[in-house]
Amino acid sequence: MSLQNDLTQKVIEAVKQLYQVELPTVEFQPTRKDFEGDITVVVFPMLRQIKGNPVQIGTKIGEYLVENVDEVLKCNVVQGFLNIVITDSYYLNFFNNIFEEANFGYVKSQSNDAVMVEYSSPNTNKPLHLGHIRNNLLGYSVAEILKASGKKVYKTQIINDRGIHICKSMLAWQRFGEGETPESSGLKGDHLVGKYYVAFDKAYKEQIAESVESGTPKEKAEKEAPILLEAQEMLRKWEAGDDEVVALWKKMNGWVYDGFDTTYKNLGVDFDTLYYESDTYLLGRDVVKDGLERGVFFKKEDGSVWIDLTDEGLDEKIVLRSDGTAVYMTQDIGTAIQRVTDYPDINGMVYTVGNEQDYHFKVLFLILKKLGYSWAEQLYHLSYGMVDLPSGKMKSREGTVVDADDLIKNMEDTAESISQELGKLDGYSEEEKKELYRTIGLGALKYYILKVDPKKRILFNPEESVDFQGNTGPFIQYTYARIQSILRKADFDVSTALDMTMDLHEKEKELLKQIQLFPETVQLAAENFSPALIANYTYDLVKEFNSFYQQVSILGETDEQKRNFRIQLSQKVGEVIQSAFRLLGIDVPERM
RNA sequence: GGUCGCGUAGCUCAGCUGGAUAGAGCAUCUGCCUUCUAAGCAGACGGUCGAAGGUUCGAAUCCUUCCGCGAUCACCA
Repeated sequence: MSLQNDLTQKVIEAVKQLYQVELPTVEFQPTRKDFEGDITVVVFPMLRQIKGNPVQIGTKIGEYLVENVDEVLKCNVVQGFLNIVITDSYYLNFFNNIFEEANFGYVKSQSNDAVMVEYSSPNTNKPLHLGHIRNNLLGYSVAEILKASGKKVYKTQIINDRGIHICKSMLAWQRFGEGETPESSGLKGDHLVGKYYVAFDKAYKEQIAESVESGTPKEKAEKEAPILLEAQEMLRKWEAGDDEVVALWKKMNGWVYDGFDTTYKNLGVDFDTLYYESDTYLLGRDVVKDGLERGVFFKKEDGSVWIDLTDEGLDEKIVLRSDGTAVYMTQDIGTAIQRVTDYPDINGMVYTVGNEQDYHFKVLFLILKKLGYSWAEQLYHLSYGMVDLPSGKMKSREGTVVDADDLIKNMEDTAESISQELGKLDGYSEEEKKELYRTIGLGALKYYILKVDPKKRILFNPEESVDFQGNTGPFIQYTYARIQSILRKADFDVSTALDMTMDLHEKEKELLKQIQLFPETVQLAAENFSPALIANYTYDLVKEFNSFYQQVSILGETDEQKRNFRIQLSQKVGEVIQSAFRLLGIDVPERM
């Protein structure tokens, strides 16, 4: 039982004895640094039930606690705040209990329900960019956090491999490519395909300009550019299963997948299962037809099918075209149902998709609820803000994107130059160094993105790039490396039993308090789908450790009991850093 | 125009299920490396928490209105 629960009971007991009043709850908060104490009871809310002076009430409760609760050493009251000092032995006991625990803070999977987390979900006509990085990091991290909180998780993505956009790349490649392949060009497959997507756009714009020149209205020129018509024709052929088109489509998509795999590997994200839009785009129509019979949807005169959400404050939304074909929404309905069919233990899904689709997901979830699926109550749109550049929005067609591969490379290079400047890597092989630069560079990038609230827009300035000092990934990694250095040097037996009567240094106590918060932080992060909570927690822990490291000697401590305890404490802090960073998908280095 | 989100120090962000004098980092300035890694520590400077009302013993936090920024409101995905 946690200390807070324990104290809650005791405070309720105290008030009952002293005032004959049964409190429903007790409000706690951590004691502010400028006052003496470890945990604080806020007395004010009690005034609704107990009449009197808050200072007096607080004092009396405090006296009761000191007398009746072993863990309470002493109390003081400031205004309406009852500050409680907890005994050192309580913290030592806590540490003793968790020291051997392997995955402290993680909860072993206990429920049969699974959650499917979707993220990435790119188009196959261009390489991944910074926006995808945010998406991938968020989705991956939330999946890891959910796992750590005791849920079973399937990671997935839906690959948008179909549609006019891929036909554009295909057409441009046919037209201008002269048989170029990733092998012949040395280009990563996704970049090669992206190159032709841009080439298409260029040709398309030229044709429009030409035709406008000769007097065609702009709108007409845009619709009737020959190259666009050809792309549309190609899509029709694809849908009809034309052998040649399908073969080309398979070839070029294959290039893209190889490229994506490399990027995912570099980013350190993975998937348990994949869905392809070419397989799912026909799904959902039967569900809509069924829902139409049950009156969930209605049909308009032209044959199109809609849902009326005006009661929910939304509009009418189309779910089936008049020609009976599926729209985006239809697909998503079908895909969701398909997933539950494929993985019957799913009871909940998380969709990691940008906030420009807030409305879409609101509608999707409502439709699924109206269709009566029990799991529809457990759907969450992990919505995040766009990543913008100082020059404005990223547009891949115009080449104003921060390419994912370039950015990762960039971060590694920065890590390399900083490391070389500091020159602490004597004895590391070239390979080890390279690995380390990767760890640090990626750590900086991932932390930079994950520490901010997903809802907020990120303005990314490539010129200023990402910090390596202060509240950053490398700062935390550095602390971890320092701890490992201590552990390497402590080559004697530190496994002596803890002396429970030891006096704790203030910094040791603060560290223990911070460690104690880890499990609840993981739970909170899972409930809120928020990697930022993990990042901020880790930062606080690390700051606390560095302060401790600076003020007290660890290996130099002459009292063997204390020295060993400090080494064990450092080890545990290292473990928690590693566990926390694993939830963010960030590696920790042994040296740096 | 309707709907949703955001607005906290010069910059980047915490805090937002109401609690004590609003916290960090960067930048600027001051100290600390013959002692466990200075990617560090200690400190200084810096705030009408977008504005105005309201609820409350108490509001950055909840409610209302307004302002600014963004997104969205397709038989596109």
